[in-house]
Amino acid sequence: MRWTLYVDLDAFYVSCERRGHPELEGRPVIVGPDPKNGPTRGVVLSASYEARSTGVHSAMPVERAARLCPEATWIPPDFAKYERTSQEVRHLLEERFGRVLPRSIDEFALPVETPDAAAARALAEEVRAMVRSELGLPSSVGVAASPTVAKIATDRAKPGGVLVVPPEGTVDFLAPLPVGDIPGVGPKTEALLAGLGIHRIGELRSAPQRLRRELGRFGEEIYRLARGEEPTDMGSPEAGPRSRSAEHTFERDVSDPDALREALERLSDGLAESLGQEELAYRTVTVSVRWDDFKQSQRSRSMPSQQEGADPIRGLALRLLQELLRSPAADGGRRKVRTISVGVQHLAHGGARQAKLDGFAAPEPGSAVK
DNA sequence: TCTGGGGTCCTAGGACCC
DNA sequence: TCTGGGGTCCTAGGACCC
Repeated sequence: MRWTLYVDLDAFYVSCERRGHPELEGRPVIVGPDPKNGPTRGVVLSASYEARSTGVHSAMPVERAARLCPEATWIPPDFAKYERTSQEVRHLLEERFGRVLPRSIDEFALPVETPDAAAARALAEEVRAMVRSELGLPSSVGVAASPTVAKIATDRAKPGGVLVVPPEGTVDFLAPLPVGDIPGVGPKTEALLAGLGIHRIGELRSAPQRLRRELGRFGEEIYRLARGEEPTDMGSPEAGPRSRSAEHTFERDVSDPDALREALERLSDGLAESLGQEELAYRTVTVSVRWDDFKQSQRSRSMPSQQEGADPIRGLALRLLQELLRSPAADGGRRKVRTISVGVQHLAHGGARQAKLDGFAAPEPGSAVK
């Protein structure tokens, strides 16, 4: 029988920081910019379960978290450390299980074959024990026939648990859960469904036509999920990254075009640098701004061939920013910018060499097309 | 006192081609 | 001259996830 073990590392960033620091064990710990170091627009990146018990959760503004949990130990984030640790987990799981599908920095789906639910549970317990003893990281594991149901099970197994949903129990397991427990159903979709009188997953089963009309393909998918008809395959892994981006939120909203240009140039250079390290070429550049009312505008432009280095990003990004600032959305320069970002899409590996291997027209850099 | 930074996927209209 | 579909690419925006 085919199963998915869905492994989720508990309070991942906090757990990374606790490794080698036993004094942090059992204490409230928050990873994020400490508001005691000055006013900041930062948010909580990860909170230990001790901190969560006071109401703190990730994405909460840090000022509020500090008031809710004054005794917390604050640790500034170290993303390179978390990325390295995630790779350690991946390699450990690959050694034991072969195929591992990373779903995010702290989640991994393992396709396995076992004769029955009891054997699947034993495997899940083995994973938890192994990740704990080898790497010092706590985790939770959900087990089901399909990856989506396994993920939902994992959320209910947290922290530090295992939950097995056998195929014949899938529909009854899902039915009483709120629709918001479905991955991909956020506040907007939840509100839309509430408007249809649908609050629990089981209620999705009675409304296939309305779901199709209101939510399109996604509506069909959650209808089938509610009926326990989720496909068991996990799609094609390893397609490579689709985009890279860098953004900056100003401490105070700005409208000065020079300040925006300066920030955009800095972001472009940083982005180009990391693309260079990954040996990624790009063909499309996107600039986006989040205005002071949190609404967003963006402009993007594709180039006729793959590009590398900072100059094409800088040049195009500054032009796109110009267009944004002249667009009606900018309100004649009166609307202030909260966040500015630059991104690239249509990525290719190996840079210029790969662009030629692809067989597309690869004109010399600078040759004008269009 | 709101709300970071890095991503993915979907939709929809228009251009353009057959 | 008018009227069609189908397919793909480009661009803008939106929802969602960790």
